[in-house]
Amino acid sequence: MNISEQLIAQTQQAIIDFNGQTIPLEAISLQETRKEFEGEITIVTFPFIKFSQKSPEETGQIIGTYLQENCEFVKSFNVLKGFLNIALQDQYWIDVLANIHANANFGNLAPKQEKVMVEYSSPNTNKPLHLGHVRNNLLGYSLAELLSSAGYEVIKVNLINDRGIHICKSMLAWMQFGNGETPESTGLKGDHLVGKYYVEFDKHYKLEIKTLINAGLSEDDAKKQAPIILQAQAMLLKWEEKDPATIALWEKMNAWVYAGFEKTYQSMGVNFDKYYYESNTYLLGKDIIEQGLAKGVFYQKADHSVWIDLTAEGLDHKLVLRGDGTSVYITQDLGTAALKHADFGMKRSIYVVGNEQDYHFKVLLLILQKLGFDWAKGLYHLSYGMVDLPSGKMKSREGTVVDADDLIAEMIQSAQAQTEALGKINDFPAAEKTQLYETIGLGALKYFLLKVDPKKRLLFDPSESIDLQGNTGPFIQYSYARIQSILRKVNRSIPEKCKVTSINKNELALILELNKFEEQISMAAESYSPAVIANYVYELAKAFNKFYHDDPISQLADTELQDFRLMLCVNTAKVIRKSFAILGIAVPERM
RNA sequence: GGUUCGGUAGCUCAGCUGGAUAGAGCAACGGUUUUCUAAACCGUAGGUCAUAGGUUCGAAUCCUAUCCGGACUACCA
Repeated sequence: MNISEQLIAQTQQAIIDFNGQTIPLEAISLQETRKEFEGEITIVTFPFIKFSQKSPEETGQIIGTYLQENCEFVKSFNVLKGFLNIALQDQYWIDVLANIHANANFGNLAPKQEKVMVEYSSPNTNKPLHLGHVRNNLLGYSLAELLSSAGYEVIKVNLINDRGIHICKSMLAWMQFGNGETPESTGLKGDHLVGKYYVEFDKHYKLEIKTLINAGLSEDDAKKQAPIILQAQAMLLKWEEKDPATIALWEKMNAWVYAGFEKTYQSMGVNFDKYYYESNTYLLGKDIIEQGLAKGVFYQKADHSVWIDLTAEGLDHKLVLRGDGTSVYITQDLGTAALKHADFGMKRSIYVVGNEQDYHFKVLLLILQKLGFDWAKGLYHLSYGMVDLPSGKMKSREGTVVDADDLIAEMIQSAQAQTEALGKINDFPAAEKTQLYETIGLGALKYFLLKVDPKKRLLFDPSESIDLQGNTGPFIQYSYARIQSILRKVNRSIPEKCKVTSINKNELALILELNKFEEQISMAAESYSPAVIANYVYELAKAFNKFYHDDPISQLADTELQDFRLMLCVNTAKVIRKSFAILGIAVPERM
């Protein structure tokens, strides 16, 4: 029985002893005591008054007195306006720390014997990654780490959209205007080179539309009849017919893009266990349509197109297969979902995809459930908000994006500028300096994007640089580096058990934070929100800095006290490192 | 129009399985270093938690309505 269960049981017993009334256990809940009051655990007594037949204050007194007499851990209590605040014995908290210290696996919850798939990134291969993709990638990677810490077996999957009209646009523009440019000849990263021609296509397309409109066509007709879009469509047909020249060009340009993506993935520190390619999966799903028709989940119109009626669910009728038998987006997604499940047999599968696709995923998940797949209820769309600029939405076609590679480079640069200005690491070897700038720059960027609730849309102002002070990645990294500095200075191991018998307020506050870690992991995993961990570790770092500021450590003469404080340091560092690993952020030994 | 997600300090956000005087960071102002890293710490100022009702001993949190903003509402992916 842990301390919470004990306190709850004894609270119930207190009133039974008092007047024979039994408070239902679920009515008794514990919460953290607010920082301005004495104590660590608070019991709200309002729900008990109908059982105790006493005022909230008196009820608190009765329970508090009982707890102090009957629970060996309770040091003292106070009652304020119906809130019973309980302070536990110092020894209890010292033992809590010792247990955390002894647990090398702290922050890794017991294995749940359950497989979860996280699909994220899922880029198109016609352009480089931008800030929106960065949010997706960091969120997906971090979610995978989080679930893994929470005890799940996680499979990270990237479904690459490597085919379709958008790739043909880049291919066509490169053929027409590229003069044989290659990444080697231009020095451009492959994905940037291909993206350049995607923009180029759009420029020409817009011009042609304008010309046609001037010639008297409607805008819609102009968009459909512009020669360059017709050429792109023709190219897509050729691709589908597996025309050798088209396939060769497609393979060449995709290879450029993959090489580019690989670099960006590496600098972001994300990775995958399995890649799926839409060029392999885009024909899937038709068998599922057949099944659905047989089951009566779908219906067919006179033109042979296949639909599903979702009006009962408050949605609309939705097309799932065209009249000519070709797929739409959702057809292949149905097929791919089944394929992924067949490959891995996971119980849960999470799609990390922006909220612009909320409707699509709602429909997809509904259809799979209606089809009766037992794994369908384990599917979840982790929908995150778009990253917008002050000028509005980012559009690759129009080149109004914050490029991922540029942004990362800028972050590293400003980390360098800031570090040099502070001048604390002038004695570092050059390689270590470079490493540190990267750690700090990326730390700032990743923390900036991950600390916000995924659901919220994010406004990014490129003219305002991301902070390096306050509630930021570098602040937490700095706290970690401070600890390492102390440990280097003291340079000795500490015993398993500490001999101190009392603790001060800062020490207690720090232990309380450390003690919350695993619960925070559970909560974060349940809500699929790395932001919970980001905000938690910030609170921890703040508590540490306060402690560090007020309480000496390395220059202490009292070795027993020093042991205890070192233990606090070591475990704070442990939890910061683990939290940041969940966020995909590195921690520096010095900064 | 419908569906859906948001609206908390000048700005960026936390708090939302109902609990005490609504918290941080940035920006502003003031202070702390012969003592372990000042990317830190402490303080001042800043709020009708969009609005109006409701439920409750108690509402930023739950319910209803309204207003504002985003996304979606394609035989595109």
